[in-house]
Amino acid sequence: MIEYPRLTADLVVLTIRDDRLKVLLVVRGRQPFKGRLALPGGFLEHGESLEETAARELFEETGLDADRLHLKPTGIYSDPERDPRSRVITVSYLAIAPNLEMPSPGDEILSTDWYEVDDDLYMNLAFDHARILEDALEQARALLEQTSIGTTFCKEPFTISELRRVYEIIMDIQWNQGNFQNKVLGIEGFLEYSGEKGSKGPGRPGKLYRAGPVRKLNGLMKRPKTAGTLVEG
Amino acid sequence: MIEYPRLTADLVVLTIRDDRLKVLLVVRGRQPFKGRLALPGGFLEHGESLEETAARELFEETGLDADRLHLKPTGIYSDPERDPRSRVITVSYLAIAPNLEMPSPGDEILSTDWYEVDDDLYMNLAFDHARILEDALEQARALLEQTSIGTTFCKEPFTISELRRVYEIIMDIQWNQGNFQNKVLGIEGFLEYSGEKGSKGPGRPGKLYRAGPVRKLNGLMKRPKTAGTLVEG
DNA sequence: AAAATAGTGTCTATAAGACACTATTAA
DNA sequence: TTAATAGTGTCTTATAGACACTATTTT
Repeated sequence: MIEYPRLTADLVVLTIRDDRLKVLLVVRGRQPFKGRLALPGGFLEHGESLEETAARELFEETGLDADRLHLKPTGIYSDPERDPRSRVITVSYLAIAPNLEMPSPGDEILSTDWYEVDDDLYMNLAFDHARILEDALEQARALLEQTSIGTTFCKEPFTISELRRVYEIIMDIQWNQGNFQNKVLGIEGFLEYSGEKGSKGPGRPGKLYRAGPVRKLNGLMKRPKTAGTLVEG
Repeated sequence: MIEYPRLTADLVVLTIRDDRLKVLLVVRGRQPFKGRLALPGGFLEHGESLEETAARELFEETGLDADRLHLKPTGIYSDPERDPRSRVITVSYLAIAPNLEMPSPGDEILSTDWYEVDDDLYMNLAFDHARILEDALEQARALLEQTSIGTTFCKEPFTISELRRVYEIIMDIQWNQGNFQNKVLGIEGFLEYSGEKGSKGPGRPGKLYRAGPVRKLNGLMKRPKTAGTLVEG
């Protein structure tokens, strides 16, 4: 009798809330790892592609609609010992969202929320989800420099300062305001002016932009070599 | 009765032979797609990780030893219809090799060889292997600019001109000889001088180098913006 | 000697980054 | 009117790339 491995899809959904990079997690309501934090995800069902599995599980476990997100496969984890029950192979998907509503827990889930990514969090994740999260974050940081993925953290339309804040938080550095502005406006097709202005605080309101058609940034938006550390707050 | 998908690992093994980018393929000896070209690969067996599957299948089908290669997972293909027999999900691995010996076909394989990558080849591949190959090639080209993967195409020790030829063939452009030399020698930890010189043709023999410890090139080695087209031959 | 490739350096155009100054809003 | 942020431009420095010249080998 051959032991067929079962397949799951897990999601690393990132967003920025309260000026911090956060990841969507659930508290498991079932064994194994009952009561522990985990990435949302679950088993492949008949006739589904794995991306469909990911979208379905996201909705079932957290109530979030994957149609608004772009799912990008980031890794596969096939260590025979990674699940204590039986052989389970998982595929991880990365998704990035603007600051969304609070998720609501589905069946078999005790709670779900956005969690700040820090060392403490890594210690508390079920299965090998710390490893999966770490790999996905590394990819997200690489994509930030190479693609226009940064704009997907912002609710459209957004100001250049909101976009700059995204880069500052994820790269953990401080960008020069004027240079950042010149830089992104100099990349043709990166941003599209919406024709409006907007303000979410004191000071002169900035022009509001949408993401342009360009996806590959070809290494523009790399972190400045002489980057200062991010000033907290 | 739930239909469990079965899992395979497929390999995209690239090399440069006869001044051309080539990929390792097999001619299938079994249905489906008997007599057709395909990527080497096969089913996961009990207790294996998928990377172990890839290494084992590579050896069984082509006689090549994966210990000398670095396998990098590049994609997952889970379309329910991708295999005409039954549900099969495959994970693709990219490996890059210096010009190796000829492979020798294993059981269930009619023949195996290195094939030049061109449009004609894509038309003749079994399953969705054209898509898998295409994705892997795109990744390999990206890795060439961002990492030191280019050196793995060269048998150590190698001259800078041999390395330049790799970049020229894969990027399909011509590099200025002097500038390329200055550039790679200027990247600390990229190349290590072996202390020797070598010649494989007329002209002054070049110094022989090995790959240095640096893996991430952080966007150095990008194609020159003003690149001329590669002169054939 | 001629042909071929390796190695080195210089010059120029471009881009990255520091920084200052002006503009426009809220308080 | 002051504080805060947006927008623009200038200057400096670093880097990319063109190109030329020297060096070392085979034929």
